Amino acid sequence: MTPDDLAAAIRAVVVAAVQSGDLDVPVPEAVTVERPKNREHGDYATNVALQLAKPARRPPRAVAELLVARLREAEGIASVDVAGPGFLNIRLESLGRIAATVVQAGEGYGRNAQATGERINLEFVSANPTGPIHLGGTRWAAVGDALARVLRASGAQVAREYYFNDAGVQIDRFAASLDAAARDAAVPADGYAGAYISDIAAAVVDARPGLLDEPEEKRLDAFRRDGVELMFASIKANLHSFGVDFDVYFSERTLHESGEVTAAVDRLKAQGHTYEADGALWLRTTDFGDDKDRVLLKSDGTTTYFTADAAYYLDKRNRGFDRCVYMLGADHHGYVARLKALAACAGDDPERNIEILIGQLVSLVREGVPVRMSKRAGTVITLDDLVEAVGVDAARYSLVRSSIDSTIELDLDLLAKQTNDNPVFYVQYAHARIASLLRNAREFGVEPSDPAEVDVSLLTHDRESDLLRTLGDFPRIVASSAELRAPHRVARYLEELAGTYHRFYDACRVLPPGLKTGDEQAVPLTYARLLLVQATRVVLRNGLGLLGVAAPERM
RNA sequence: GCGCUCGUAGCUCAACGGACAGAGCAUCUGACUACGGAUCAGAAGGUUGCAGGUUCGAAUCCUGCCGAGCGCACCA
Repeated sequence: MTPDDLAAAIRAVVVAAVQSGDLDVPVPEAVTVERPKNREHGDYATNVALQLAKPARRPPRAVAELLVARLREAEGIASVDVAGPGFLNIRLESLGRIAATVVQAGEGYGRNAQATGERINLEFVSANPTGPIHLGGTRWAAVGDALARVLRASGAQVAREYYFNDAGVQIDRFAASLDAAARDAAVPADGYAGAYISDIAAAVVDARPGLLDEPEEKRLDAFRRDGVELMFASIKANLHSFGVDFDVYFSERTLHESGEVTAAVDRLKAQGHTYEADGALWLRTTDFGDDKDRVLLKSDGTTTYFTADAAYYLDKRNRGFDRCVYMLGADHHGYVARLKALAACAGDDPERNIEILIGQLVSLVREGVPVRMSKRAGTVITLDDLVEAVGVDAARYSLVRSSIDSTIELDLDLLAKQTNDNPVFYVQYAHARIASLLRNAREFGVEPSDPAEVDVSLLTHDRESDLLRTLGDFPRIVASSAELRAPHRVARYLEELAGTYHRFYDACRVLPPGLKTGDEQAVPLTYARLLLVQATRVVLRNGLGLLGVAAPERM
């Protein structure tokens, strides 16, 4: 019996109690089954009685007692006890079947129906093509990509989208900076500096001999066009080597060129959400919770970044997404209200159609002292810098294992020296150890057998039960991770699973010691444990896959 | 000044309103003629910033205060 089966069984018992008139409550849609931390509290526990107590207007323990007898009769359940304020602690007759279920499902184990049918546009990173991706953007790359994978595993259709601003003032500054670098002139005011600027400038000039003899306007034009292209190609390449590829790279410029920006303004105007003041056209976002209205058309008639945002949102919705998720850094939290207002102006439900995830920033520490990231001081850390220091796996993992609500402090010296303290290696080591064990088994002539024919009832050791229960948790971990937009839960789960496996491995010999010399033969327990080990490998691999981290055969 | 977010072990961080707040690192004590010791067993470490409130139950929800980060453009 798997946890899902158990939850269904418990719900059936509640339904029966309601139908027989013993319990006067609305039937709950779903029943939560949790795994108690304390093993004395059984294999699984449920708090339904506590939750039903209020609507039933009876003490929680009385409700619990009412359910116990029925539940004890359910198939596969060994015992049920009422504990504490009214928890039902449940022991199952055999957990072993979980191992077979996992191995049979293979790559599909962990898939669930939590977000079935949802069409989600997930926008993240979206850094402007005026420089390399910094630490902050790197965090969203790791988290956003993992979230996309987790949502897909939960049945959603997800488009990973990168919106880049290739029009406007900062692109002009970028072009001017390239031009200055190419002519060995000083960095212009509000310009960009750094080795990458000289590199790109040189590349543009190389491709266009004689460019520097052209008038300024022509030079800037070339730097604008070619420079952005080169910069963006470099960003894409960095992300790709980081294991992150977007389904859509959306250019702001195309919104202007296609007339969508104008159309969006007209639409908002026609809907009566706008007004004119001081020669500018304003959107009344305060009607929908924003703290001030926003300018759509400046008094000189040009648009703002926000105008493009309005058009962009409509474009996403026109492409058929029923939910637009934005991942923004905490320095952009001021956008939440105005973006929600945009959705409301479009006639959408700001609670359902648009979702804005605000993630805290990554800060740097060197020898315990905060380091202010500054271009001038040369302390800007890029995606590439981080990968170079610790590798893709450790970088992605350390960025994805924390809740986005937490600021992450990365100690550069620690990263450079003691990379082994990264929990990713603990998880990967468990996987490599399993791979090694399975290699040994094969070498000694023991092939894993058909899961359906293994006697899983032999898996009765405490460490085996712990491992089975943990394996059984995975689908619900993936589901809750998707529902809560919290991929770090997968990482934390994998750490727990790796620990549980290591403890199992320490306590339970899988291959008989004399197998190598031929003094001993594989017995039924050998095959049962091999199946358990295989199942663990499946979950470790699937879980690491959700995080975009490798599951190595050897380390 | 206003707003958003966050204060949890020495450090970095967990904990969909549930049982005794947990891991890793660091510290201390043990386990290697090894199915991979990048492991395991154990010890120590907490008034969950402070004070109230809500309820069967609060790190979690509400209010106030203290502290930190980040925002508050006809910039992007």
